[in-house]
Amino acid sequence: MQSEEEISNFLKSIETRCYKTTKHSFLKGETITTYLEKRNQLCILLNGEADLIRYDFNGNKTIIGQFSNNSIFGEALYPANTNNELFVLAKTNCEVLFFSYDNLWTKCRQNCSFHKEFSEQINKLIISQVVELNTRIELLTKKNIRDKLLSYFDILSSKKLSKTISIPFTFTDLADYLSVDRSAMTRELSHLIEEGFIEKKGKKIKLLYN
Amino acid sequence: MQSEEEISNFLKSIETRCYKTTKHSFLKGETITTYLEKRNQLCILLNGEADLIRYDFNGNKTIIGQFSNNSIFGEALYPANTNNELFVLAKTNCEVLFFSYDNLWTKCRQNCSFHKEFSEQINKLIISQVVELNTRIELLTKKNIRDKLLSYFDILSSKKLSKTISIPFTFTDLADYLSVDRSAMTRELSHLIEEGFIEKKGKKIKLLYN
DNA sequence: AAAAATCTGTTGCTATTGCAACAAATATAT
DNA sequence: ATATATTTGTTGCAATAGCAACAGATTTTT
Repeated sequence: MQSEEEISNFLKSIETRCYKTTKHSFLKGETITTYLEKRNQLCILLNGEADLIRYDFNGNKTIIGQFSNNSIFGEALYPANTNNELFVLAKTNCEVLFFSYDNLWTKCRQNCSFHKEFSEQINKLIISQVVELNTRIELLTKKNIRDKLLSYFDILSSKKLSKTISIPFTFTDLADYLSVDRSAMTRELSHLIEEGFIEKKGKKIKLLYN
Repeated sequence: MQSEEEISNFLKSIETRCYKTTKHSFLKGETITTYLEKRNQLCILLNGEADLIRYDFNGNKTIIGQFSNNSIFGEALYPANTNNELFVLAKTNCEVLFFSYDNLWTKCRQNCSFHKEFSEQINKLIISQVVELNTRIELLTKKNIRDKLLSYFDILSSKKLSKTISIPFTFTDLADYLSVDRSAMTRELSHLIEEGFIEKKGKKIKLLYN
């Protein structure tokens, strides 16, 4: 498997070819896409950060997905959903590659190597997306906030091979990611500190258990 | 896109080819695989039902995934995880196709059409797995049991295009799927009935709201 | 550099949920 | 057909988490 960076570079080099991809830039705060009647759309975030936002019937806003470099998203990867409106909002300035899900499976007329490689890269991205989603489900299925936090820390810790980790987003976003109330999460963090499980300085957290 | 059934038939027709897939049968209750040091393994459930089970450090058992026809699973789709043990257990008799993640990307020497088709089919399965996972995340991120249930019913209802739906597994399993306590979920179901939102007879549920 | 916006930590109150335990109903195995 | 295992419904109690509101810290914008 190639490195994250090689995939990045490959994707950024894509212009309009047999695949009919298009690149678009978005400013912070703009809507990248909505999940509504675009069943064939796939998108790759080339750089920047974006959130998948749900507004439910009560008007409550929830961040149900967070995208960063090389994240793949789009309505094609979502259940057809009647009752919620889903938006992808640019959290920072973003560059996004758009293409059609159908195009992935139609044979290239020229049978070009570009076509083949693009298709392989997309598949790898999709698989890493699956890993991401499974990671999140692991966390979401923990029964309480404490276990969600500790499991999350463990994942970061084993990725970094270190007991000192750094939360890659704000605590507000972390609460959304774990789908818990922010203040309840902060309370639980305080308890973990009191009880000697962790030390915390800003976004740096040191795990004191083994 | 081909029908579910065509994909099924294609997969069942696979013997040992350039891809080196192997087929295995399992009896109800047997362990299909463990997620431990098999980072390259991918599996497709050809028929039967299986659960992905997590035992955490406290020995608590949680069903974190439920697989049925054409579900794709395997450690390759999971985060490398130190603290939990994951098992896939056959809930009924099962037939499972095993192959290696690596093989998906290595070029076929014979450049055979079988190779190409297999690879495409796998990708489609993976994409439908992504849709499944996103569906579950939609549900898991709802803040309370009531919303989880109603959203779940809505999804079934819009799939079936009917206000009368049938829960495809036991209520015990549904509670696991939504990651809530079973008795608390039953209580909430009773409230929904009392308040006139739904009618319920066994696994048949009729939605009384619009 | 000042102003505005966002994020963080805290706390009281309350609703929701999990847990435990049990009986009745179903489903499965012998 | 009978025995065994599993699923379902119910309830009291306790723990947990959500909500609301606010002040201080930090970051971003102008």
